[in-house]
Amino acid sequence: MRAAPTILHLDMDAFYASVEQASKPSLRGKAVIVGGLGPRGVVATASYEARRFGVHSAMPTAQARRLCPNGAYLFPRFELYRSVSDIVMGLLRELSPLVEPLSLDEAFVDLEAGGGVWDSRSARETGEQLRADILAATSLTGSVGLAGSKMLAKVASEEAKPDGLLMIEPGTERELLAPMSVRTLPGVGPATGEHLRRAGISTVGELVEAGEDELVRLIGRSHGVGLYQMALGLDDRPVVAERDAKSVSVEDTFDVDLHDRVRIRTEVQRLADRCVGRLRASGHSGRTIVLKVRRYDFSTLTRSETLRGPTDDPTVVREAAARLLEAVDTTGGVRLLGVGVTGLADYTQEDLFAQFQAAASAIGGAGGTPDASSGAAGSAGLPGVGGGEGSEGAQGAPEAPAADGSTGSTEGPTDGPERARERHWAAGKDVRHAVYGPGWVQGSGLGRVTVRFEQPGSAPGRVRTFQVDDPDLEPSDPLPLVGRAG
DNA sequence: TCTGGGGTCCTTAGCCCT
DNA sequence: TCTGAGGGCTAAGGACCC
Repeated sequence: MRAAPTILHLDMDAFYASVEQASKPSLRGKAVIVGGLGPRGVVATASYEARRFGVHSAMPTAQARRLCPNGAYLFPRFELYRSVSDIVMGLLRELSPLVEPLSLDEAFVDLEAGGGVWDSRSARETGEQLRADILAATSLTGSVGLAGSKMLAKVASEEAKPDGLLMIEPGTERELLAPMSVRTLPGVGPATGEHLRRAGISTVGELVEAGEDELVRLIGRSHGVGLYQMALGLDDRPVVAERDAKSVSVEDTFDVDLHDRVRIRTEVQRLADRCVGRLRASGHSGRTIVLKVRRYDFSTLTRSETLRGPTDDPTVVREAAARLLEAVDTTGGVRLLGVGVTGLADYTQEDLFAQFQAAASAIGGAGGTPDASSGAAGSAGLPGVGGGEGSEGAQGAPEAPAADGSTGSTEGPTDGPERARERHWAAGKDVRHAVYGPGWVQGSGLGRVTVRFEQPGSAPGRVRTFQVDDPDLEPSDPLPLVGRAG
């Protein structure tokens, strides 16, 4: 715990929904829900207007539609969110070299490491200036928490939401935390919360009263000790700028449970290829292959296999995943499949083999060619692996037109020629019309697509409907939320 | 009502080795 | 030779986070 509140936590308000509202003026002040739109989709973010209807993140989209039937339901556009996030993270890095991003919309900053903050007053000024800078650069609001530790800074930003700043002065934290729910503390989710509740503990104050020994008895050594420290307001975790990834995985939930074993095998192969694509894009290889299967009844099982050395070879990962699948009973149906790789390294067994070859030829002095490793290096040029990466950022949201009921996750790679000719106009997607200019898809179906013509900073625009194959209508990239002039 | 996707960390258990 | 403790590794599952 520091003497001054120099840890800053930034949390952007309803980030995905706010970005959509900023880029689509007609949605400002309206209920906007961003998430999966298929029959098994869940809400990623709901605007504050939608939250008033009881909609919140992680809620099934079907339930959200019942609570808020007039809301705007949009696919996530991760590339756009990432570009806005880059701007925000850039502003944070101007404050300090020690910035720890937690996600696209959240980060810790160690202001002390930046040198410009030494007491409560300078910390508060820095926080307020940051909020103003973010608003100017993105037109979005974020909430700031300031405290002497990460845990308290996060609690503070949560309390400050939306569009606020809260500082917890050192010495006041015990008093502040005492009446709060145990769920406020990081690491206490639904299961631990319920466990504690049954033991008669529902507030942080009661957690302190229970004492460390009792907590260890209730929830185990590691968790119990950590939670007791948090309840006392003690948290000395440093802000860490760089974190190495520990695993890479991809998974798909299917609109309808899969029963056909051949189809299940095919999906696993596809997922393995996608996983390797990600793995390579991140410059890693991995040693343990993990297959995840969620069955019709939502029970989830994982099977894993550890190789002799790390690999980024799609054939190796595909074969391992296929072997793991053979050990899984899928009768009854499968709703989700996933393939992951853990035990990451930044080299492969083939690299080591190549090094060994090079060393051997150097010792032998026979001028062995570096290409001796080409058998292994061939894995770097396999077709169909790296190529899909461009669209990878947007995956996870099956890009399907609202009307035809298909999803990218189940139909994407099997597009026939006739499907390829059909244009996909996903709700929320940016488009440009030769006559009417930039706009976005409000909906599509029955051979028609409805577009609202407006852009960031403009007044709410008008709606027009076109045939889906209108040659004047083209997909386009998102426009910046704030003009570059600023 | 019916529960995403991408991660991290912890616990438990079995096995092998010293 | 048998037994037990303890560590390292692997596998599986669960809780949690955004």
